[in-house]
Amino acid sequence: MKLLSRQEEIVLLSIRKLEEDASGITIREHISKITGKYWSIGAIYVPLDRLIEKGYIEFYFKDIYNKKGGRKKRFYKVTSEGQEALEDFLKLQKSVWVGFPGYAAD
Amino acid sequence: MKLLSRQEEIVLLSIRKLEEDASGITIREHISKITGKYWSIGAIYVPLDRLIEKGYIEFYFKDIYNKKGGRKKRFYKVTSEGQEALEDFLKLQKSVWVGFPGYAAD
DNA sequence: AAAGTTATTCTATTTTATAGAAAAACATAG
DNA sequence: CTATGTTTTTCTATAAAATAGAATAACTTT
Repeated sequence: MKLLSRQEEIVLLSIRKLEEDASGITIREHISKITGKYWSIGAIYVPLDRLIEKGYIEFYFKDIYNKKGGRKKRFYKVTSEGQEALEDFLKLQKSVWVGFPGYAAD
Repeated sequence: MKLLSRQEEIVLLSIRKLEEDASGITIREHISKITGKYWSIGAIYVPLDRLIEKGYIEFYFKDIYNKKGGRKKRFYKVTSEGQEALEDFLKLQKSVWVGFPGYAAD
């Protein structure tokens, strides 16, 4: 069974949750929000690059740019390989966490 | 919120699950079993040492030794700090995984 | 005391995480 | 159309964690 690193897990799931709005910036904001801590730029983009290399995510551009100028924003989405990796990983998670009070997954 | 590394998470939960039988050897066997892959000796003992340093686990010896000779076996248990770390971590896990099909935790 | 057995410690290497400066890419003012 | 400001990403460096297995320690039995 292939296991995801911590950041791969968090970033993958954040992209999934953000849906059409998953860009480097929003991913970073989202992760900061749910973890309640500061995340550097590199702490987001380095795992993003690795996830692309692994084929778990890909990016695309939108026609509607931001109005104030600035570099074109990348939007990320989870590939079918990435989705499969998450599903596989969830199985492992369940076998690791089963029996822990408050963890309810069947 | 403090987050656990992948190995810290897996090792902590393995110790918890193995209860009175959690030694370096059995932890390694257990992790191999649930992950279905090979784990080196170092892949177990290095995180174990780190968890001790962090105060998340501690070890003790048993009066009944193994009969065939060999070094005294350490038995590990999760401390209250370790338990708390797991509980905190579960909260994060939930906020990260909520909405993913098959992940049911409330 | 020597030999055999079992478990842990230690050291080295690879991979992942983290940080933020630098660079790129775009819009608009002059 | 060049300069300037803005936004986002790339790049590079360092720290931390993961992984591997040889070496060592600690114990039993011959």
